[in-house]
Parts: sequence; C-alpha cells; structure tokens
Amino acid sequence: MKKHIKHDPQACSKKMLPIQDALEILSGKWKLPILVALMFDVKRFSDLSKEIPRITDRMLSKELKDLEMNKLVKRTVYDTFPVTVEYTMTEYGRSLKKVIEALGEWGEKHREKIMSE
Amino acid sequence: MKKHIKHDPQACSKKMLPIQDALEILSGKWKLPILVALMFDVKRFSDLSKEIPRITDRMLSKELKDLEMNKLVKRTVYDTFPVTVEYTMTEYGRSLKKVIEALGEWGEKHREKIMSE
DNA sequence: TATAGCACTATACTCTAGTATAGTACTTAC
DNA sequence: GTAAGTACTATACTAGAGTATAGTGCTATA
Repeated sequence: MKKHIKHDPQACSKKMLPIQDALEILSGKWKLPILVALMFDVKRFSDLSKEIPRITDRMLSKELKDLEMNKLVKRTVYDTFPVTVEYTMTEYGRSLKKVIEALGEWGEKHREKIMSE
Repeated sequence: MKKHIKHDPQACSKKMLPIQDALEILSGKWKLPILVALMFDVKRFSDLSKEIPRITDRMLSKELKDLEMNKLVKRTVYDTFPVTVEYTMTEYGRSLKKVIEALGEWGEKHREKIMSE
C-alpha cells in the first residue's frame, strides 16, 4: 500500500479544461466521420449524406453547423440551380490531424490488446 | 468549385473504427478527470471522490469499472478495516498519455483561437 | 450500544444526443 | 403544370448518460 500524494486541484483543472474542450469538439457519433470524410476532399451536403452510412440529414446539418462554429469546416454557397453548398476542411481543421492520428494509433493497439486477451 | 473525388468507404471505415474505439473509451464526462487524477498517484475511492468535483459515487464506481474492463486501471483490495481499495493506472493506461497530451495541446490552441476571434 | 468511516449499490428521476419521418423553398427540364 | 433535385428545417419520439438521494455491510473506536 503506497503513500497517497495530494494533487493540486487548481493546477489539475487548468490542465483538464483544454483536454475536455478538445474532446467535446470531437465527441458524438458523427463528428469524426464527417471530419475524416472532409480531410482529403471538398464535399457537398448530399455527398456527405451518401458517404457516411446511416447519418440522418438532421444530424449532418447539426454537426456541420457545430464544426463550422468551431472553424474546423468552411461552408460555401454557390448560386446555382438547385443551390449547391460545399464544405471544406479549414487549415485549422487540418491541425486536428495529429490528434486524430494519435487516437487512431492508440485505438489500433487497443483493438489488438482487447481481442487477444 | 472543385472536382469531387470519391472516397473508398471500405478503406475509410477501416480507419474510422480504431479512432472511434479510442474516442469511446475517453468519452463521457468523467473518464478523463479520473485518468488524469490517477496519472501520477495511486488513489482510493474516497480520494477520487474528493478530488473530482461534483462526481457522484455512482458515476465514479461505474466509470472505474469501465476503465478497469479496458485494462487502463487496476483495482486492488486490501483486507483492512474498513476495507480500502486502491486504484492504480496500469502501464497500458499510461500509453494513453500521448493521446491525452495531443488533445491537451490542441485544446489549448483552440481556446486561444476561439477566445481571440 | 451507538456512531462513524469506507466502498460501494439501488431506485428513481431528468435531460440531452440521436432517430424517424415528413415537409419546405427554389428552379429548371419535361 | 408537374416532377425532380438540392439543402435543408420541423416535430415528435426514444434511449442512454448523468443526477439526486438514500441505504447496505463491515468493524473499530467512544
């Protein structure tokens, strides 16, 4: 039985906040699929709807709005008929790549570990 | 208006699965606070309960069970009076450090960006 | 004998994320 | 004039995450 060292809760929550911010931005069932779909290409609403299995229009619309608010995705409307709207990943959105890769690498290892137990 | 290149949905979902696994393990309101609290010290149930503001016993118990199942945390019972139970981060749990740091760094930048818009 | 501390569990509730389904506004092509 | 395509919005529902509150079993100390 080891000694229990007290943590400084102030310093701790200071570190926690950005972590939880980041996590919240990626959280939910659909944010990652959308971001990954946009990581390499520009896409329209209907493209995303087709490419992301089982997502509803409502969710897609809602999540895209969220991502736009956080400046990860840019929305461009073209004055065509019918209207077309393009969604692009911003440079800033691309800065998430490292985070997503870190998650992916760890997730891969985790799959192996849990499968082989 | 750019060309739209089709993505291979098979290859895409293959990459997505581990990312979502990782995200699921960290998801929810309390997983990260618990992991961060255990990152440096061994802690008992009551220590964690005190250190993590506003967490209920029910949630703490539930989330610790989850983390234990995923081999991120180890639970050790000591035959004292009253019983004491220690929670330790496993070596494997520590392997999440890089992911958490990546999240933290990005979250920090994001805070600055959003605040200064 | 009563009380207090530890590590939970039980029950009931609320609230939010996500689903299901349908409908809108616009215009061009038939 | 009506059908079809695009990018949504509205409404209603469901399920699961999280909250609030109370109670359990153990025993050492007062």
